[in-house]
Amino acid sequence: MAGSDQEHTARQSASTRERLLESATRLFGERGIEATSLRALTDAAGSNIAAVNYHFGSKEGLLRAVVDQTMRAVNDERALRLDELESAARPMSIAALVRAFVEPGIGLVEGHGHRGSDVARFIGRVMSEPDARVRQIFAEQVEPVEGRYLAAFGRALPDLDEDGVRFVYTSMLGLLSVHQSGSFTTLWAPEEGSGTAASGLGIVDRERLVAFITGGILATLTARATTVP
Amino acid sequence: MAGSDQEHTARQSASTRERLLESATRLFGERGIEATSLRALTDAAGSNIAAVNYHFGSKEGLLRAVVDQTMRAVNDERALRLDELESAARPMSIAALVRAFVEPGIGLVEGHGHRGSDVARFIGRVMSEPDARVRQIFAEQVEPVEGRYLAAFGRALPDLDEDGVRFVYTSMLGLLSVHQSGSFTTLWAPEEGSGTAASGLGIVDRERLVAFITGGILATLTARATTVP
DNA sequence: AGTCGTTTCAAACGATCGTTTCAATCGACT
DNA sequence: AGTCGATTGAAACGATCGTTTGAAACGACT
Repeated sequence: MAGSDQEHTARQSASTRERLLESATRLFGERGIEATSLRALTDAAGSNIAAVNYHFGSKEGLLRAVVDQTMRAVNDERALRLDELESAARPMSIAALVRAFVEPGIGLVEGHGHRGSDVARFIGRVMSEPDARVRQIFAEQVEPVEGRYLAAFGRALPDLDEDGVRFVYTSMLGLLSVHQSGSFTTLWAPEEGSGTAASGLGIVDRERLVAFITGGILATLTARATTVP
Repeated sequence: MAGSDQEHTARQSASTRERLLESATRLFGERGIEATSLRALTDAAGSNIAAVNYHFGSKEGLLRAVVDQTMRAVNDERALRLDELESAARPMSIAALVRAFVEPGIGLVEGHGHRGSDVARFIGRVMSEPDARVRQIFAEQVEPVEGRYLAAFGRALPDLDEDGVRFVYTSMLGLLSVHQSGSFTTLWAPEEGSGTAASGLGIVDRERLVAFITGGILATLTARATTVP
């Protein structure tokens, strides 16, 4: 195997706690949470297994800390953007609502510097995690803000029943998760091993994503009239 | 715990091999592949651990068999539908192309009877699996047909560059995966344990999904002109 | 009845997981 | 220098994983 002795890409200058958070964000996002062992994680951080228990209590505690660190800024900006929309001139535009929700998520890439794609991929991965406990940890963090957005979508889409609103909202979450985690990009770019894979979403994709979601929602309203070429 | 002694929901009349495939389809889809142990799987099938190795060689062999069994019909129908579209009057409608790809996936629910939702959830889960080997097993199965669809989308969207085509195709796959696996439905319906959770996608959702994807693709073409309310 | 190939079962194997323990090390303060 | 709390390190714990083994049970055929 072409393996180097020390794989810890986390910068040595940071504290052990910070290096553990960085490595956890990257490896949880790349390999999945359950598939990432604490040993591989602490090796990447240049640390020891016991450090996880000392700083975070357990693997779940570390996961909670990563979710908290990565989602706090997104949640706050989403709440702020919704505040602005709700205090502005009615009625609320679907496009503006989608943009207010999506852009803080995509904005992670720029917000965290070179770690941005790691953070985005981590969040995308957590959202599609099968394990119920993992998803509940995530849900506890985002539920207040997401509940507000779900209600806002319901008000902005009065012609849609409750199932319809949940459908478009789920679709938005799913598209965000897929493009953030870069899950399917490996299908046509099977370059494995290279640590810098998937440099994150660019400006072009951000505009494309907002346009796709908005167009999809609007098309859902008119339902069966989508047989246009 | 309110656990019954025998949990094997797989019908006892079927052969061991078939019961293993049924339980694997259900549990892999519900809990994820790596999170499903062979012991939990064989318990649900009312069988023994060694039976997996006897009939399928290994856990990966069982996974390959499940992927093959569940995807064969979908692949064949997708290829057939694309044949029909390509031999019909040009140009190819985006809506028709989306429908030809999506409906065989959704059609799994009806195709497999009461196991339909299990099959759909399994496929949706495999598509979003972090493990590279799992995704490659899936990719090997669907690559020929998906390659044809990717090329067809490129021809049907001549104004979109290669990245744009991959973007909309990835979006379609992601939406299909999310709605098939029912990943996010547990966010607003945290009813756990009940085995019959998520009864699958209905007709309404199928039409909504086709409309959403088609509308999203068309909106991506016009790009920045999506500031309509 | 007896034989053979197929299938199932209980038990054990080595590996790896998350967690715990306890001594060694470090930095600040008297 | 010496003391104490904070942090790190190496080693071991029990549990669980996928896999393997060898014998028992089964059905079909002579």
